[in-house]
Amino acid sequence: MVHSMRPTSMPSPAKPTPQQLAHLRALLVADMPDASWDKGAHIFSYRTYDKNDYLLRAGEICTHFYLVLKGVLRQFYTTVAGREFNKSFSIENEPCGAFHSALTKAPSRFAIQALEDCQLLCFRFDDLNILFDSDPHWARLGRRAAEMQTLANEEREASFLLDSAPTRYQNFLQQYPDLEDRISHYHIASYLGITNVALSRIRKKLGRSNKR
Amino acid sequence: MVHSMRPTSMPSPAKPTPQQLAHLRALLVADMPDASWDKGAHIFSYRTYDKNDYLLRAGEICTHFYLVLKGVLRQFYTTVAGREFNKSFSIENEPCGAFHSALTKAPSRFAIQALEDCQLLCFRFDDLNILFDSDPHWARLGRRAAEMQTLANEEREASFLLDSAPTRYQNFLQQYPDLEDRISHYHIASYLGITNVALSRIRKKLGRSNKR
DNA sequence: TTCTCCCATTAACCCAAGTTAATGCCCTCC
DNA sequence: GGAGGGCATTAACTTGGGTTAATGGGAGAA
Repeated sequence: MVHSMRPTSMPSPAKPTPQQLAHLRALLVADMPDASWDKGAHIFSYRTYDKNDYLLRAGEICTHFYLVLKGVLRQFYTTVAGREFNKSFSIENEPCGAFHSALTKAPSRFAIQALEDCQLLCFRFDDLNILFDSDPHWARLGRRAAEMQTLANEEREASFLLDSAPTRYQNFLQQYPDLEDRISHYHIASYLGITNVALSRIRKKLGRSNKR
Repeated sequence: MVHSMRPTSMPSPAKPTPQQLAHLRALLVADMPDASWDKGAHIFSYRTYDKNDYLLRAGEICTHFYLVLKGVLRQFYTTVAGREFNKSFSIENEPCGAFHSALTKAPSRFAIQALEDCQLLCFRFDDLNILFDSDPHWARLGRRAAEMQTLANEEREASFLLDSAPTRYQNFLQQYPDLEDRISHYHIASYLGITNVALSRIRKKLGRSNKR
């Protein structure tokens, strides 16, 4: 859990390959004109992080956003008592960052950590904002991203209100079909808002035990 | 709970008074130039709703947004089993609407209902979008509103993950100091994700019973 | 006034999940 | 091969909240 106090950022900034950029573009928007795309493509860099590395610690202000090319990350809160609660995961082709912290320049309430060795596309949030202000195609992309974020937050909020722990677990399995085999189960339990013991009991009832 | 099948919208659209508009402007932005403000002021209308009226039913597409001048509203989900879960409340000077539904033109998963007789400022979401596209001051206001929405969602999500039911209740009391005396307690319980019985037990432990 | 409805409280019982702790598997590193 | 650490499982016990139902107070209507 501790893994020493490595600095939050540092390893391996590099120019992304053309393949990586093409992948990014296909992901983001099918319909962006070349002229608009070229305006923005230069702000992305390529980075790697080792398993257990921190991309952001709680209390820091988030300045960079990421797109996951390979690997898994978690965003998590830590209570005063030292318990950790996973807010969300980011897997391949998903964005990752402390949205609210970046927008308001306020300290982030949660940390971001790699759960596997990761390959990421990285960009400064300020650069992105400049892009948003300078080109309506990028502005539309930004708004769409914010909408997706809002939708995801509402889904999760509703899920806590409406669904039982076993249901939330099954929703998780649907949303991230292969993640259960890639990360420790206590991270999943923490995401569901229950203990690893409770998760184990639920898995037993659902006949999913001993799959490891 | 039923109160007959009154149409979702209808009563009392009217021009807002100058006082109402001045109030709105002071609330929204201190620093908007007159020219920008004048561009938008005409899209607001004034409406009233009676207690228990619906502003929006689950499954409908949200086309209007509101600002509460007087009264209380709730936004709530209904499960297949018929149980209701309050997603949020809107009191004086707070906005109200199904953000995601309006943005994506998708049916709303939750309904909106007046819990007291209400006075509202009302505007069509499309008109607002035109305003956002036509003036950077209004665009900034729109983005700020979206940020507030995201922040509120994250707060609530974190609260379900991190806090116990008694803590969530106390957070509620802090956030809405007088609401406990204005609405039925089972609405509060539903907002906290517990039953009215559990809320009553919590209130007893905290010494807040028999205050009614 | 009295009746009635609404709703908060309380009790009794049940179940799901938390807590603590023991067990044992698997993996990695000597 | 052996040792140790990390982690999922399981058990035993506790606790908090759900469920059902009874009670009673307050407010409005007849």
